[in-house]
Amino acid sequence: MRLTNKGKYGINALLVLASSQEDGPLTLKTIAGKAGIPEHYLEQIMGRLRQCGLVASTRGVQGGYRLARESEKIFIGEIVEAAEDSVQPVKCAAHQCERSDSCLNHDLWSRVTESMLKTLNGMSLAALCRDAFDHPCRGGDCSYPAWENIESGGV
Amino acid sequence: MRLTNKGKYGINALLVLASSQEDGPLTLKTIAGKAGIPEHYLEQIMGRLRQCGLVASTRGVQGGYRLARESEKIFIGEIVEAAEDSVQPVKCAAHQCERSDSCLNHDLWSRVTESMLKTLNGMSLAALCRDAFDHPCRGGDCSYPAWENIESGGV
DNA sequence: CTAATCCCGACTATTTTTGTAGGCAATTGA
DNA sequence: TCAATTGCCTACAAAAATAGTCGGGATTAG
Repeated sequence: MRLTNKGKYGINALLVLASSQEDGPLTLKTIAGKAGIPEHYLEQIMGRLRQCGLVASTRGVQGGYRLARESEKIFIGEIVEAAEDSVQPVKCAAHQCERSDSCLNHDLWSRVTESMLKTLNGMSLAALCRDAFDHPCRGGDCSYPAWENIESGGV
Repeated sequence: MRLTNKGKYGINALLVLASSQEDGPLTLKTIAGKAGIPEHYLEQIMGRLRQCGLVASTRGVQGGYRLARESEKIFIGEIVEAAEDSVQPVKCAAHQCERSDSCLNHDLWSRVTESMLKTLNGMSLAALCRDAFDHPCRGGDCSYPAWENIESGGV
């Protein structure tokens, strides 16, 4: 029941993007460098984020990634769901339950998933980004990147 | 962000216990058999549940496990927390955050943990047990045991 | 004393997560 | 058109976490 690096890296990468929206697309290398993420690993994660419509990319010279929407309209739950395979603690094979619509257990875990997502989607990338600039937290398991490497930019 | 077998097994084992409270303690073997859990693995899990005060055990001939409290007063979140190491998706090293009390990220994940626990602790073992008897769900990843092996008993 | 039973620690196997490598595809600009 | 840059994709390898096994010790009823 823990957030893996994929999720943390996803959030951190998007924080980097959110903090420099105006400078045109950022390359994988730049993002990885600023957030302290292994470049090729981040690549895989960016692929997921792209497929989920959170970032857009352009290839070739001067290409890179940018947010697909304003950071005000991207929510943390979306990022986590995109980067991790899912947020659901239990994947109940609903079709195998004869009456999953009235199964308390099924119901319980659905509610758990919902409540997690509701909390996570209650915060926008923009809000987290603003706070991150005030608060260069880098100890422990916090998912804030090493903000000293990130220049301040638009939010 | 998923519930592991430890958690599922913990719940299922306690469901078995809850369903036969009056028959005296049940042996590991019995519980494992009824819930379809490898005996020695369950032993480890029961150890955790015991240390967290959810079950009590007696050794020797005619020993076994029983619930430490009525099943009405045992909640699913407690079981999951005891069986898994924790429910927290992120273990932020709060002491390393210079101002973790006003760190949005820290805050966000605390709220996630809280909301999960609130949901999980909103259901008692007794309630789940009653439903489980009505609903022998056994497909997929549902954490209900194979109820056909469990004789009906008190709840 | 002996059999049943829980307790405990060490070990192994399996799965998941994390990370690496390398080649292909697209774009830009000379 | 060609070369450099950059994202895209698949396969592989390493590390960590989870799942499960084993064997011996401690406790208790009869």
